[in-house]
Amino acid sequence: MTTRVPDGPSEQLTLLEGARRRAPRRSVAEPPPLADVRPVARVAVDVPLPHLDRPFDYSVPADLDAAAQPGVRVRVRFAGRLVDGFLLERSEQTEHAGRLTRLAKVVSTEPVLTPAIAALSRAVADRYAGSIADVLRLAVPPRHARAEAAAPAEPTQPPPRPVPGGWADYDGGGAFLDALYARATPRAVWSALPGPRWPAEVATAVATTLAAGRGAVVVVPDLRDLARVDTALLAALGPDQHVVLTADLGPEKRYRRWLAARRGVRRVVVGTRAAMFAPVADPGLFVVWDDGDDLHAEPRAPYPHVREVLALRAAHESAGLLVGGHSRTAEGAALVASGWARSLTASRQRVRASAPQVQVAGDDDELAGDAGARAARLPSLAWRTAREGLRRGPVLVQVPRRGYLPGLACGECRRPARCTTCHGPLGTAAGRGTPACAWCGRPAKSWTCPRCEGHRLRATAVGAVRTAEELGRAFPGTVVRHSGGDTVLATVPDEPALVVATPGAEPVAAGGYAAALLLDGWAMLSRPDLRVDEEALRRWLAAAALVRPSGDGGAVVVVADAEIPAVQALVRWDPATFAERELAERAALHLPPAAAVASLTGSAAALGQFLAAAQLPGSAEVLGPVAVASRAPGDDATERLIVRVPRTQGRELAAALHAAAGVRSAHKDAGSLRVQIDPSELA
DNA sequence: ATCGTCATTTGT
DNA sequence: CAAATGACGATC
Repeated sequence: MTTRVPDGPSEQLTLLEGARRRAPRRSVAEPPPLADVRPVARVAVDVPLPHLDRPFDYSVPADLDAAAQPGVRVRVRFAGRLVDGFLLERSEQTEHAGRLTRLAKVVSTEPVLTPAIAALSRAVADRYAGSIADVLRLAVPPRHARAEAAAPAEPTQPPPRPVPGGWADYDGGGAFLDALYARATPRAVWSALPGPRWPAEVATAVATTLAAGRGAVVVVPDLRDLARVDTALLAALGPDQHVVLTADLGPEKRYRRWLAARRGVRRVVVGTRAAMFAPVADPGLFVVWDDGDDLHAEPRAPYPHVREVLALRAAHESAGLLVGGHSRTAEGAALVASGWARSLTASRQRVRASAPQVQVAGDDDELAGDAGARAARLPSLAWRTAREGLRRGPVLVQVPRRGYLPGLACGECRRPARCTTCHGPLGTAAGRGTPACAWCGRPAKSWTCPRCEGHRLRATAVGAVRTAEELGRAFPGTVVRHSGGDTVLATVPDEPALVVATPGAEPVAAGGYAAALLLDGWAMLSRPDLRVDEEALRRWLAAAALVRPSGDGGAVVVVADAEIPAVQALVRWDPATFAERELAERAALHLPPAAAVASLTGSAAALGQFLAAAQLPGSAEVLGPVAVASRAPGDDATERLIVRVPRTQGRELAAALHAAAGVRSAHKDAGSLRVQIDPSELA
């Protein structure tokens, strides 16, 4: 039903007040007129309540007619108070049966919410069972008036199409670039060759897109990768073509650069997670590098992931997508398996020519004869490889981060233990009692390891982490550098030195490392996380990719059980096949990404109400609840519930959860409750 | 937070 | 039986 626009009650109130103040005059003054055409403004109000997650209509006073354009920030009276909002569209009519309140104010005439980002934000909210207000807070940075007023720079001419460069090494690489240049929508999951060349390849893909007259967005996990891509883009595109966007720029710089993209002055945006929503005009390509890095998971509601957001954008905005990394996630493999994206890998010959030689040293192999090496618990092969490498250049030593890992593993083969019923991770609540599943809560009374048939369980705590000093003593007279924690080095000089780094903090050596040792593989492989194997391989490949090719003497030793598939994938340098296998395994166990999983955290009462209101898809499995550590001390006992459905029902699950959250918030039910779809950490 | 609606209580 | 009060729910 639609009605003509009546005038709102708020100005009548004002009139009454005015009349009372002046005199008991009976004459009713005309209210200021409304806009002649499209007098209705559809507004997304900034309230996070799920049951208010829809547009609200306001009338447009004539004096705001010109300023009240789609995309501008507005202030409106909502439920008695002034709230911020975005004007989504102007309309002739309203669906609303009652009277419309007038727009209180147009904050700025800058149309910050483009139609594309508005539609994307709705899609992201739907995907993650969240409210559009939460997504808009992530997608549109806070306004900064000075940045808005600054004179806009001139748009620049795009550079000519570059030569394919390194893309010729990938099967289908040339076709991918051709499709970008033809303004088509190529989608690829790319396993990059080892070495320092990937930023240049990203830059070539971006430059090709730009030459075709379209923009691009590139998202990398951290500032060190960002610096590399920034340098490569500058080389490929020249100055003034791209902007770098990060969350830590400060409000003015951040808004200024963001506006440069929105206004079409810059066609290319590169940045960390915050850049995933960047409003590039006519985008032709979205790139995410190293999508397995957990920095790509947004920690604020509704917890969207960069890869998923960029995939949605590619589909919505008819652009290409490039999901790249040295490794490959099961999610990447799923994009390929579904036929939506193609796999970009180099030939085996190319891989062999670029990769270092990788060897495995077992946990129980003989330790080196040298006293220092024995003290550092270095297997003989690892010690010899490092000593030999130190004659020719820097040697990288990757050691897992120190930390307590409250999980359980098989006492025989040390693989993480899973629930025999729902395949969730096993643990012991508060460190005592019977081991039980962390998802469904079933006690694991008689457990049998599916891999080695063992029956014993052991806690997976990483105690003894080797220190840089300890390792240094195994190589007397060698310079030891350390990167990790508070002191992360971006680069190290091209000279013999032992470079001890934690995963993710490995510096780049300009000429490549002569060798690398990947220590304590068992610790990497026994973390109580669903994605342990994928994550271990990702970290190993990232480190090994910094080592010279085997032809130049580059050698890697990983200390781990050689029979584990992730270790074999490293030796063969074949992340694509590993990811396929991982995907198949997860499908068999009903784990992501074959399943869509939601984690619901809150008080027992809140979870109960929520579940009662939720109309879950018929295929939904509800696991738990189990008690978890409360987020704030003094909170009510916190419980967690896992709900999973086959991936094909992911949309229905998200919709059902959002609707149930709406029922709860409309009832003003007590207790907070967090809904997370496909959480990055599922332990 | 504020306003309107509707049910219930209270005063005559 | 009308006016006053209060609980509730929507919020344009």
